[in-house]
Amino acid sequence: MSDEKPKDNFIRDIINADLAAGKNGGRVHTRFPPEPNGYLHIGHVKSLNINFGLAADYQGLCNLRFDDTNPEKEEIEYVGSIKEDIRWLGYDWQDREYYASDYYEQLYAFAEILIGKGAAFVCDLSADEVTATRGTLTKPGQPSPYRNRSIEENLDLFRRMKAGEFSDGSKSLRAKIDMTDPNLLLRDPVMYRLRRAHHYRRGDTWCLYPTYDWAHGQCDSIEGITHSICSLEFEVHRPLYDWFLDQLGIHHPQQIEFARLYLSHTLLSKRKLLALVKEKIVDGWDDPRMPTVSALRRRGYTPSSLRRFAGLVGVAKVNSIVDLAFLESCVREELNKTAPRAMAVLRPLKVVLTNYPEGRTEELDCVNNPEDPSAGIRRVPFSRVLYIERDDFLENPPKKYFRLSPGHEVRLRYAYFITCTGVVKDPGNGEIMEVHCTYDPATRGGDSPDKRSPKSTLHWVSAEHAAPVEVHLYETLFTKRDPSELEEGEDWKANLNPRSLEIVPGAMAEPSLAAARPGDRFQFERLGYFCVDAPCSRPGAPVFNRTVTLRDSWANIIKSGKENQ
RNA sequence: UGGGGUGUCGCCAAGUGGUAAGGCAGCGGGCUUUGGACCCGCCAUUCGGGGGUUCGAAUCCUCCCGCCCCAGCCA
Repeated sequence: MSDEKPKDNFIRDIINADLAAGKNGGRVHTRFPPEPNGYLHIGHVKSLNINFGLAADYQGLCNLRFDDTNPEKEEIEYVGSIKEDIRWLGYDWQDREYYASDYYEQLYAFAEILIGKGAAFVCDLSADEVTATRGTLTKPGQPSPYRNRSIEENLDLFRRMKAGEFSDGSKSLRAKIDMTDPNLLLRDPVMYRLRRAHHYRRGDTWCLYPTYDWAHGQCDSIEGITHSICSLEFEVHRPLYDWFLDQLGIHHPQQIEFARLYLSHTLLSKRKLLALVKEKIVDGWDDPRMPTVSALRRRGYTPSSLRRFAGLVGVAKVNSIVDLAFLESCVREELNKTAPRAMAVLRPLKVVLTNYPEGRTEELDCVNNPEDPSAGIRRVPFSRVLYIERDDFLENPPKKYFRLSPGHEVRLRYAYFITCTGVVKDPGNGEIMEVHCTYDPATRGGDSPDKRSPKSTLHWVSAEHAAPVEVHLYETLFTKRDPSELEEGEDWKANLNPRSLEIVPGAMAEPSLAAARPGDRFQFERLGYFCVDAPCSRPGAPVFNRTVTLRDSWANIIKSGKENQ
């Protein structure tokens, strides 16, 4: 499945203008800069798609750079998962895998240059004191009493900071900009903090670490990035990044900010997703209910459907929440064309064909994919006792119900027409135990010589041949479209959906499904798309995750209360 | 509140002074051995609101309103 041709957007407009003006010698070089402090999620796919997409469309390059400036939150596990997810999505950074932590020496040298220019100083204020003197949105800040130390003293102190002479938090390096600037980020921001923390890549060689604000722009510059694309919240940081670059007089990438993606009925905050994992509210970063790439993969989403989604949602500067339905329509569209069909009954109801010979079995031809003739045909066993979906039988149906009910005829897909002649109930609770039907031998394969055609076709499975399988059904993780919409006093977990996972234990599938392998995708006819779960399945005992349901117009009729009109 | 952004259909989103694309959702119909898929049709006289400029404005000016971001030694 090829991706759509790119739509124009405001970022492309800027790049086109830059190219027309001959900037950067006609080069386009972007980068994807994750912090290895969590797994990638669907929001990152949008960023990936923009950065790698731009590079591809303009014959440019896109680097992968881990922005690892905070040793306390970063782990090697996350580096691995991020690389795996990017590769799986189909983006290629070739050999350009970089780490901010590899630039620590260079950044340190840059800092000394700033100190040498009198543009940075060592400050002895504590973190709390810095906060207290920063001022507020409306009131200017107070200059640090250490602001006017000599260049020599600053240099000496800074080198001793690096050498480990001072305790954590006792000193910081700050840019000397303007404590009265209405943009708080320009009020002498901290560039380095003392922190004796083990870094997952640099070990214990450093005790002072650059802040993201100090590191990011220079890292982009070092890599020769032309267009540094980031999300909206960094818009107010841009003047700071520009200031650093101008002070240093080095290559100046252009930062462009876009609105990050939000998806309805879920959360895309790494902090909160981590909390769901840590508190075991979900089974891990790849729990199929999560919005992470690894979860979506496990759930059955394809790389191309995610890329297509990312391309289709567009790029703008307005914060917005995209409907989950849109993501779902992207997978459905692809899986409809590619997923082999199969029959599985989630909640079996026994059907006995009273006029079908006992002990007889026939193999019926079933089309593997009506959208793809090359997918061919398979044979599925049929016999006297079958299972159909409990939902497909109603003793007293509403007017618009076309499925099986007493006296009515339906078609069993690729099999026969059957007519319901009676039901057997549990004498105790009145529950329907089995349905009795007669079949019409003249309709073998599902066609009738007299051209009559039932209004409904049901999927089925031969009881004797059925493979018991486990099926996992998912609903949204949160009940509200915007889970952050909270009532007074509620915390962010208030809108968690208690029914987000339903394990269906007694499902019965056509025999071939017992051999399904992890990652295999199917359309269970009339139900939806399912993918064999990798962690939960065992050979011969597949567990099927429902990726997404089929569109269901009957459900709409029920929802709108029109089933009797 | 000071500063920085931003408001076009239920949800995304084109549009850059010439008379409101497209997708998703929804609704009607056709077709159908998946109430699926597919096909056809409908779905903003109006662009946050008020003034103004203009032959002509979502696009320009102006005032007002809403929403988002910034007071981490997080990113």
